[in-house]
Amino acid sequence: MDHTDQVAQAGLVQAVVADDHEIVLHGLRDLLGCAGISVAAEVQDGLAAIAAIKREQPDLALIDLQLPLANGAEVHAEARRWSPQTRFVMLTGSASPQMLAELLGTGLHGLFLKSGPPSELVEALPRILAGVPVVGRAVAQIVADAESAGLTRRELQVLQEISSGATGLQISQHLGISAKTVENHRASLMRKLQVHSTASLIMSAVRRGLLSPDG
Amino acid sequence: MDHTDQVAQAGLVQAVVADDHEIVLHGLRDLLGCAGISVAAEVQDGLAAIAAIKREQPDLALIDLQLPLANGAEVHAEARRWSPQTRFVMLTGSASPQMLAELLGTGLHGLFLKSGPPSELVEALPRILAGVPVVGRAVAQIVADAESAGLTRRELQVLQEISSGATGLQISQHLGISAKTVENHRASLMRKLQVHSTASLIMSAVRRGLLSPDG
DNA sequence: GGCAGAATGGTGGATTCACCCCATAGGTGA
DNA sequence: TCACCTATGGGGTGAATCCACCATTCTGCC
Repeated sequence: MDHTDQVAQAGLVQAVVADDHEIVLHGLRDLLGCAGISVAAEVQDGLAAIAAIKREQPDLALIDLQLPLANGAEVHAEARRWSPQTRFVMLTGSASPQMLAELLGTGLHGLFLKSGPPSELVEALPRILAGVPVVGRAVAQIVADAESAGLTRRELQVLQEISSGATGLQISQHLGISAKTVENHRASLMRKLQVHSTASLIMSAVRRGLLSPDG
Repeated sequence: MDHTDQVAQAGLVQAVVADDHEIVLHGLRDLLGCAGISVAAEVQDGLAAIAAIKREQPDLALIDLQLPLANGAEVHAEARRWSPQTRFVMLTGSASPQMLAELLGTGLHGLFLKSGPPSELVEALPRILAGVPVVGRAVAQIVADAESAGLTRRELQVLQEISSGATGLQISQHLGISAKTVENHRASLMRKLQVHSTASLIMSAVRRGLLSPDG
């Protein structure tokens, strides 16, 4: 009998919730209440989240990716070392597919978009508490779309650099490669996204969610 | 003694809340509860919102801008004709400054960003119910920023053309002006948005809502 | 082992962009 | 009237881009 079964028997699943928007915090508490989960702590920044998880040793940590002081990924990386039995579920408003793909590789137990239906999270919680990682439908869709474009890691890096306003030469210095290689990656991006100008490249990438308009 | 004073005396301020995300809906109900306002109806699409407001004749309507079937602006325009005493407060996740500016011209009683602190809305509610229009700090900031960018009609046209992938020569043909004039408009855009490359120009414009990613 | 693709690097050339200077005409408001 | 801004047009220069071809190295996969 593992830890999850024990708490299920006790009828008391404890959670720590972290989000910088009070309104979401209240909504999540409500949501967890419906799922029979009590909230041990509500915090509004990353450092407080780490402290709360370390202190409460909760069964579940529901963490917004965009947090002040320390973001959700940092909270996860740090707090899991102090509370290894905690299931970590990340929420995010909008993130790039790179970011989502990276998060999926960090051993999270759940990853959901805030814009998705709350029922998705509620329904997934039992499985998550049982130790089965669950990825939200929208998240899976975004990652799949990005992969369907078929961009490589290097191409996505170059795309990011271009969007920040760097020239081919500057990008080559940042990435430690030849300016010509950057040009080749740029050409690949243009071919794969079927565009013929930098402006169209950026617009297309934003539309496909390959670039996030907000930072 | 006006209508607002009457309901305040009765101690019963009724509200209709419209948002397509359940989680926000619950949060808003909680928030209104704290302000002593009871929720007469919760709806998740624009048409239901119009019907609910027409039926309930509430003192307050709290409406998300992004709603299925009919958006918040349409709900406001239609429902105010059937319930003229209702104070309309619009919430929006993120909108372009143009959109915000337009909304401000439609006679709303309140306009707030969801990302802002909930306390801002709570504190503004008494004034709004008293008939004083209140604009959220973040909204005012965005509109001010956009106006400070100060783009002219022609510059916005050129910006649109650039984002569609047209070259300077092509734009000049579309607009019936010289290629050199297009270059000058482009230079003005760069100067006003404080960028030095096409990629940054597009990203900055999307961030400021001057270009819509879904066009 | 062989093969596809990623990542690297190259030549060369045509086009476009970014930025500097300049000017004229029309409207708007102090 | 005068100052200011918009919109229009231009010259010239150097950097950056777009594109078409090419080659090497390394990795993952059947």
